Amino acid sequence: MDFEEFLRKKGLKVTNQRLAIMKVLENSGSMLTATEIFERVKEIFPGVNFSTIYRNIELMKKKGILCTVARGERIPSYGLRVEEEHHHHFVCKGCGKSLVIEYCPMNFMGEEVKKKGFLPVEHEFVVYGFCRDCEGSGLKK
Amino acid sequence: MDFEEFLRKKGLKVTNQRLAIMKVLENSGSMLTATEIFERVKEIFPGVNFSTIYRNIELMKKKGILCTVARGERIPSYGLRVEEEHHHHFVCKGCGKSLVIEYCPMNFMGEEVKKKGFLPVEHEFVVYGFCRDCEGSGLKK
DNA sequence: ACTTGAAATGCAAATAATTTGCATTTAGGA
DNA sequence: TCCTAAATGCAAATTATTTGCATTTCAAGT
Repeated sequence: MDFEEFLRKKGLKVTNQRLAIMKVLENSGSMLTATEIFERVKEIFPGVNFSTIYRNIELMKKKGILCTVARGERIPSYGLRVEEEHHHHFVCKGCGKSLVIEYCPMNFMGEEVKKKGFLPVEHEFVVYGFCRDCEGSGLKK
Repeated sequence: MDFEEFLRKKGLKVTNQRLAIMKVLENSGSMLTATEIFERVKEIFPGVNFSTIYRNIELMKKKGILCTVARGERIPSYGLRVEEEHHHHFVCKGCGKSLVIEYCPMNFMGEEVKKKGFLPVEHEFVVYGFCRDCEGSGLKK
């Protein structure tokens, strides 16, 4: 993907720090915490400051460039939003990699939504488990 | 619900602090952050310490007494697990109340799970929006 | 009721995560 | 090239979370 063009299209200035964040997330293929992103960005761009990371994570999330996964884990993780379309994630507890889930539960909930009188605005669906590579190996705890 | 009996059944000692946590969550009907829980527990049990709250949240989560909701919000919120059965939540962006969702997407994902070779262990599904009471009122931003 | 060990708590202090104000720099349009 | 809003770095303030240890309390078995 052409990150520069992508940023411009979203109305964000192209900076090395932003490119580094996206590169880090792309290479990782996993969801990373803010701290993990910071550490890896520092390797390719030593001068970065943590506040830049935080500010950009928020911004890029708002622009739909990043997606979030959080949970009992307390600290949320972020990933590059690879697909244009709405989607959800498998997250591997072994290697941390995430796969796209195409199934979206909201498409099948009309009835219950109506019954409860609830107006859905956004939703989150994440499945944690083990990917093909990790399932066999001793990675399960 | 009889909290005392409930704690015993889970193999946890009955303490005022724990009862207070459960009472607070029951009265609220919403998902609360650790800090919110702490503040409200302090009102009915002034002596509590924050570390007691944290330790109990972890423990009660592990025992299935509490459920978690998290997200871009960074800080997770906890709620009393009212239903015995597995379930998910609607969370109202207006008043914070949460309703039980009966629909569970995992029941309908067999095919995609198989195709991707993923072994699901746990999952999270949360729908954010507005409940019947908040939908009309000016609470939407 | 009394004893006892394990579990739970409070306290204080350490650590980690997140946010903010402000001065400076920089991207990108005019 | 010039200019302005946006982005950054820095440092310091907040806020959240964890931990070790001494003390207290629960509840099981007398």
